Amino acid sequence: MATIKDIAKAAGVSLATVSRVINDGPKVGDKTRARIKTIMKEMGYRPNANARALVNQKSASLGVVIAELADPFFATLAHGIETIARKKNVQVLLSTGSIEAKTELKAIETLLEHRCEAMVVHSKALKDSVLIELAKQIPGFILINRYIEEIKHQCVWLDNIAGGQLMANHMLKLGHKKFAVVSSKYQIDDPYQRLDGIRQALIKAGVELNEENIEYSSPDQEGGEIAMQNLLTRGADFTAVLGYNDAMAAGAMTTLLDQGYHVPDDISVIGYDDVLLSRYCRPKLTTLKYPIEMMASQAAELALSFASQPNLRESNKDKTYKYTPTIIKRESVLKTR
Amino acid sequence: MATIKDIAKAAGVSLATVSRVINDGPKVGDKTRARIKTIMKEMGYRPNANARALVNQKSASLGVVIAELADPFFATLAHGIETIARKKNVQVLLSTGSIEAKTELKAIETLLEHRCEAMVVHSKALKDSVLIELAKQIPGFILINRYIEEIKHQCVWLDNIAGGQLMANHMLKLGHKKFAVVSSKYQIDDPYQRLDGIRQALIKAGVELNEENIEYSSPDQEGGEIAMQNLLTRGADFTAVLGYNDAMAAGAMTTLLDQGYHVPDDISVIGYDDVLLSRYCRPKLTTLKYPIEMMASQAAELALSFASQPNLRESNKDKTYKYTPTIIKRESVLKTR
DNA sequence: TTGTATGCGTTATCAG
DNA sequence: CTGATAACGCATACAA
Repeated sequence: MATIKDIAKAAGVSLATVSRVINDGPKVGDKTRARIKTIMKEMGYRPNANARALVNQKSASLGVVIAELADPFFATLAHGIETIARKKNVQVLLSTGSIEAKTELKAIETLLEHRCEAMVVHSKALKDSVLIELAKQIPGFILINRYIEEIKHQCVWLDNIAGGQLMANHMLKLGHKKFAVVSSKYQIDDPYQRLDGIRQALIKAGVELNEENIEYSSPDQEGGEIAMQNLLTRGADFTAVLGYNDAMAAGAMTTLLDQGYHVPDDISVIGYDDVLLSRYCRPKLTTLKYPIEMMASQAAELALSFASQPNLRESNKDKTYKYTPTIIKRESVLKTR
Repeated sequence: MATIKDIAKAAGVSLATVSRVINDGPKVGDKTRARIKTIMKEMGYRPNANARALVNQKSASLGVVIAELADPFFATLAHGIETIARKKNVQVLLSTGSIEAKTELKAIETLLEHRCEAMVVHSKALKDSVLIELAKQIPGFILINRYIEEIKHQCVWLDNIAGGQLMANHMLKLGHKKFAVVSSKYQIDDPYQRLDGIRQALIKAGVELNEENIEYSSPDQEGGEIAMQNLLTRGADFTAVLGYNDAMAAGAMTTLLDQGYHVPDDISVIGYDDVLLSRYCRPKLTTLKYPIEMMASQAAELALSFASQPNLRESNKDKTYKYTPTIIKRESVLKTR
């Protein structure tokens, strides 16, 4: 592959001159510039990003760490980031962490080896202390979907407690008094916080939430189905089902439907996230909108600008980037009769 | 960030020695090796991937070009690639092409600037000639979901004609004689080929497919809804609906249900792809399995091995990597009464 | 306006 | 077993 040197030789000029026209530097004669440009075209010259990164000490790239590309939620997240990256002309380096401390760390380290100084990472398994350390070292480090007080100015996150309250209150407002929760079995913050929010709202309303009416399972459709089967088998009594996410809610709904219940007439079901599936399933799922794409885009922009202007980050030390979910009313929730 | 030089200084040895322990090179004393290793740990040394790529003339990365991360189909594709990349310890560089010639080319060129010699690209908009040129230049260039005779040994693709035949034949076997097709309006090969397969099967069975019963729309749920609305408005007569993909089929189904038709009792609907949604929607969609994740994984492996052993590619010049879809029977298709 | 020289972090080829 | 040293492709301070 042609290098800057080859171009220089072909054009009968020095490396420096070629480098200048590549970078649109000043101080180059118009004729020389034009001539060199055509030669570059002819020879199919492509700047070597690695060499550039090496000499510039920065990489024009944006790292992304997410759990799993196959999960629609993360795909949307990645998409939000990718959109910004393309606009800013930076390459995205993608790594997956699969919600395991070891893998998440490895993913970040790989990114670090590529010297990408801007990255948005979704980490659930890594400890606060590790993340704080990383965040301090890496100028454009942005944590998405997690809040850590010490580095809150590098966190773009959703208020899950508010979310839990919101979904419970929505049901309460419609007259529901008997609740079941289909939660995630993973020991990470999100399910705790959402459950917390739910509990707070119910307590405030004076409604009891029997621990037996909370089922923990894998946060996917199958997990939702199983959880609902368990609830039903146990003879749990409820008219409102709160799902940890849309997949679980949809799964729970499937089981209910299969068992002859009517949704929403007999039982109302609400999801969380508002991924595509909530619009596809029948009845269409009432859910909470998790503005993940918007959040991801903001995270990407923050990462990029903090990386290029570290002082900008310091001057915003007391800021944080909090989002709140909103209710999307569709067909799976109804007033109690 | 600490460099190899810093380590050398701290350890009181030369660069060469440090480099050797980093690469597990031979000829280093055990004590020296151990000492250097601890020093590297202490100083938090991380090899600079850019410098490495520069001197090695290769990049330990895998480029991916797809249309849109937000599309579940592409997310699954990307996931298949990512799985292999992680196993082989290479970084994935992701770029999107959004089915536009210009953008697709730009995406590939960016990858090229990063000197990644292995890449799997999904291109629909670029011309054969351009792709052929690229494929010849780049050792590990693999084209996914597209077949080009001249570079067939670098193509991993699905037989869409066979797919079209398959879906039509499935309906025929169940007694259907009145067909409607909900196709994509994009001027790319896939819809043509699928339609071709459908036509071939119907002709062979002596069943007529009225051109008025083919509707072209955007290949998503909304497009499916609109297409079906048009069909219905026009008073088209059919008992079997063949969708371009699952999203369109689901959309068509939604409209049918909304209009009071029963699926599959009145009308049968079949999709294509077997993405998540086909299992979530109600009734569950009968569809064709597009083994995209498997294909993507194979593509990634091919790309990586061709990149590291170019001769291997040459010795397989007459091979190609063709896949055939299979029917996944679920709930949206029934025998005609 | 153009050219020369140096260094970015690493690997590899030599000597020692 | 270990150490100099020359690349790799590029940008830039400094000369001319």
